[in-house]
Amino acid sequence: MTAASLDRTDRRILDILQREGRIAITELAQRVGLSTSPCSERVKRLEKSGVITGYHARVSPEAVGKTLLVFVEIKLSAKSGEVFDKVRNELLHMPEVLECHLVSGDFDYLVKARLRGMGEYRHLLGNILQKMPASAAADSRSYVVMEEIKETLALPLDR
Amino acid sequence: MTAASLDRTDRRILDILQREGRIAITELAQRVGLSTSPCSERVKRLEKSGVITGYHARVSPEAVGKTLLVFVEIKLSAKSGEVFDKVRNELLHMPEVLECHLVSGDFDYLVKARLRGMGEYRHLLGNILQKMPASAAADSRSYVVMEEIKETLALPLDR
DNA sequence: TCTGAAAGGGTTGATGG
DNA sequence: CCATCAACCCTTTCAGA
Repeated sequence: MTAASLDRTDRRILDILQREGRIAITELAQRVGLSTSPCSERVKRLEKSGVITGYHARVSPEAVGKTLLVFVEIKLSAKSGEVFDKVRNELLHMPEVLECHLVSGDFDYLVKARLRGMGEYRHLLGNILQKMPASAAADSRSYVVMEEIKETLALPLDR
Repeated sequence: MTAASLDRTDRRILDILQREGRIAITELAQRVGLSTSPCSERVKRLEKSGVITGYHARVSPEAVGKTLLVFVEIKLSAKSGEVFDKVRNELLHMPEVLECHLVSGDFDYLVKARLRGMGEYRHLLGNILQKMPASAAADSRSYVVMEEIKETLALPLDR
């Protein structure tokens, strides 16, 4: 699960699949200089060993009306494990929340959400702040994205 | 490009492809209650109209040694268009930088990077801060992710 | 671990409802 | 806008090296 010794060919396969997730195995095989059988087996091995965790179509946020991208920093005042778990579970089940990370530093959670507009934003903040234990009244700070310079999942693979 | 009037079936297709990007069209067709031809045509239409912007394998960061996830807030002191463009271009071409957004608020750029460890982190910060115009000496603040609660690209599609 | 060939299944496009 | 069907292509498996 954590370092299955990837050779040069594996890394080339991953590099291509990260950018062209629906490429045919035959074409992938040609590009990496293999015939289809071993290429197919390598892909299957990468999937089963957890190196490849899934394949995903990427949908244009604008095309489905999610024109607002915001990051929200959340700071909890009561820092019991119970409070953290409750907040974590709330965020985990909000579909507009695309990312949520527990960070070290000045605050606790960093949340990334794509929203339809300010109405959804108010709703999100309300949900986050109100569904928490009363004793854990949280502080939050939001950053609205004005321009997306880059957004990818593709990890560099040092050929 | 910006709202091609997606019907219920289109949204179901998108919902599935966001989570299973390599599903066979025949199976996708069954799940949404179509035969394969119209399903295939819908997918192709969604691709060509820019609703689906690509397909991507997701690679486990741990499996390729990228165990450190950091967010960096960057604040520029000189805010000319030239400075913004230069910084944007630097960040755009750093492969460890997975996301970069221009935000409104207390700082200017929010950067997300996956790194091999503290060595790469120092290298990244050095690159960011030193490759900028001398007049634009930037301020930065970093947040190390201790736990990833959630990370997805899948947009909710309000069936 | 690879190649090559063969069988099974998926994809695509023409035709018709 | 949808189903059917046939031709083609892809995938997978297996024998052999």
